[in-house]
Amino acid sequence: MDVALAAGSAWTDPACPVARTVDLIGDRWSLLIIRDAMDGATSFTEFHRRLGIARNILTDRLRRLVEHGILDKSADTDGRRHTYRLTAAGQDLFTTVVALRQWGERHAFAPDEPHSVLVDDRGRELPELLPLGQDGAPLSAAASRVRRSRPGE
Amino acid sequence: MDVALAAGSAWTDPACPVARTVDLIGDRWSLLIIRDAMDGATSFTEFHRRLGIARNILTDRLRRLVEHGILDKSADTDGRRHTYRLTAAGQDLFTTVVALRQWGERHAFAPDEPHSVLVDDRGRELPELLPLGQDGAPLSAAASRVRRSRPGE
DNA sequence: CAGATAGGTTGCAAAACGCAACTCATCTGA
DNA sequence: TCAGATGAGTTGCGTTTTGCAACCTATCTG
Repeated sequence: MDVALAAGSAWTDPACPVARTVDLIGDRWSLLIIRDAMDGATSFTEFHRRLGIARNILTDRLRRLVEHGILDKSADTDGRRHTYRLTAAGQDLFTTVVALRQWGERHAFAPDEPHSVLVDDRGRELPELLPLGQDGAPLSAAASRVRRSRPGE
Repeated sequence: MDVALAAGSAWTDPACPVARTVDLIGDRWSLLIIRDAMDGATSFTEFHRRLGIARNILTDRLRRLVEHGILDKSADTDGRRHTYRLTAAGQDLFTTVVALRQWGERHAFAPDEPHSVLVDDRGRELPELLPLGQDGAPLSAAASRVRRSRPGE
């Protein structure tokens, strides 16, 4: 991993972890590439087939994700295939993908509209992901606040 | 809320909740607007000041977020101010914002680099958000899979 | 009533995106 | 062995989206 952005660009909000994450994966395609990588996609062609993304854009996104330590690219023994795999940091985005998925299930579908479902290895749906406080009680945005970093902290 | 995209556009992947959520808020600014709304920002000027976003883009993003039922816009008694507030669906994005924040803290900062911290109303940091299985044990991407929706399901 | 403040809109240039066609290397079957 | 087929891109070009700066309009304040 390379805790930095491309040369010539700068963080939108350097002190905020939310903003840095958005700078790294907050575009139309990166999160969907990561979603498909978690679902077993490993090759350029497979990502292209699943996403219907323009090929030059896919090339660029895969390169960026590799640069930022989210995907790892390796040449197959095969000779013509390449294999993209999630790094540990990439796999750690699972929580984020689950959060996006659960919000979408709750708010982006009509009640009767079908959608894909994330299940564990025994086919059971996942419980709802919920931020908790130190005391174990659910925590809302209203009950939390951002403590800004001071220079020299 | 209006479970639909703007007229003329279509979902990137209609059956996937992750993709629908990304279609709604997966751009450079929407999530940061939501972050600041959770941190108390309510006016056009305040969002503009905090984010340094171009004014026409901010106008567009606020309009879209209102259209999609994430923000609510109301005229202040004051007469010149408008107030933007998170709807219930908007507040429900707290989990997603926390997931993005925690990933950023773990992977987008050098060990000694300072960053802002999300704390509860007593100033204590939040525990790590972690997807669990039905049995209560932590679940990884590798131990889960996507069950696709079949037409008519 | 002359600023200041809030919340925009408009025009124009730059960057990002999308499509289709082309390249190039390896593999596969006749 | 050589004519496709496959995988992984690259290139050109037109369309969209962004970003910046200037402008506009309504309300409030001294």
